[in-house]
Amino acid sequence: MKLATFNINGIKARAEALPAWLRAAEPDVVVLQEIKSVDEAFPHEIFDGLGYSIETHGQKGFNGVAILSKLPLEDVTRGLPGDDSDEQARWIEATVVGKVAVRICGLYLPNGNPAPGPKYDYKLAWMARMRARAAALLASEMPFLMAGDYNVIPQDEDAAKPEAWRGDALALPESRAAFRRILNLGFTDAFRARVQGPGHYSFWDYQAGAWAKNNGILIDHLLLSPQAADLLRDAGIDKAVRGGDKPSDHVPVWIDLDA
DNA sequence: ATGGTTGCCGAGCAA
Repeated sequence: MKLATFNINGIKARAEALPAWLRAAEPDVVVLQEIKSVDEAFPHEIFDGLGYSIETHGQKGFNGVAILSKLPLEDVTRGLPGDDSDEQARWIEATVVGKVAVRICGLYLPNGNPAPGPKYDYKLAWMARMRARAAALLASEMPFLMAGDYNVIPQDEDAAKPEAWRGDALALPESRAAFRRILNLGFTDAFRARVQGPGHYSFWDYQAGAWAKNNGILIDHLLLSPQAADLLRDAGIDKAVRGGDKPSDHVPVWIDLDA
């Protein structure tokens, strides 16, 4: 089972680039972030003939997540548990039934800038809620994974210019610690289990020629439960997508699971 | 470099 995460930065703006990538990469399951659309306006027709069933959790204007799957999706849930007053669409879950059943969590973690401030407080509170949800799923012992835009640069080598991110919500020590607290429950960072060292990025800003200068950061991650990590065969980043026509500022990060 | 660019939607926010 090939599974990918892709922050597309607007589903309508990616009506050509996203299907083109799906045809080339042929993932079985994709979690999307920043669809920036309400569910009723999601353009299902751009996926016609590609064989995906689609589950969305959108909102007007920004945020929004979705799951595409060539395999049956079961038990879809929307929203991150732990705060009924949270109206931001950043979390979706579904069970994908292949050789084995795998629970998929697609997430768009809050950016948190400017820090300090209320947006940073929301980010850290959201990460605490995510840790609680992760712990609850671990207790089930079902293979599962949490994939998406974490808006966290886990370590300095995950940025081309770490000094430029020193005071940013994506790299602050509290953000990194919160990410590690989740990881340390027993997850495997799938990409880093397969590929080590600097120079591997999933995001290049539209501004200041970041892509041309390869001034990127690695913020899109797939965390695998112990039972899912046992199934990991390969992982990679589709970097070339960033150089295509009308690209997102993120590229897909993918894994191959024996599932 | 307190700039720069893109996407939402049709002004200004979010990233």
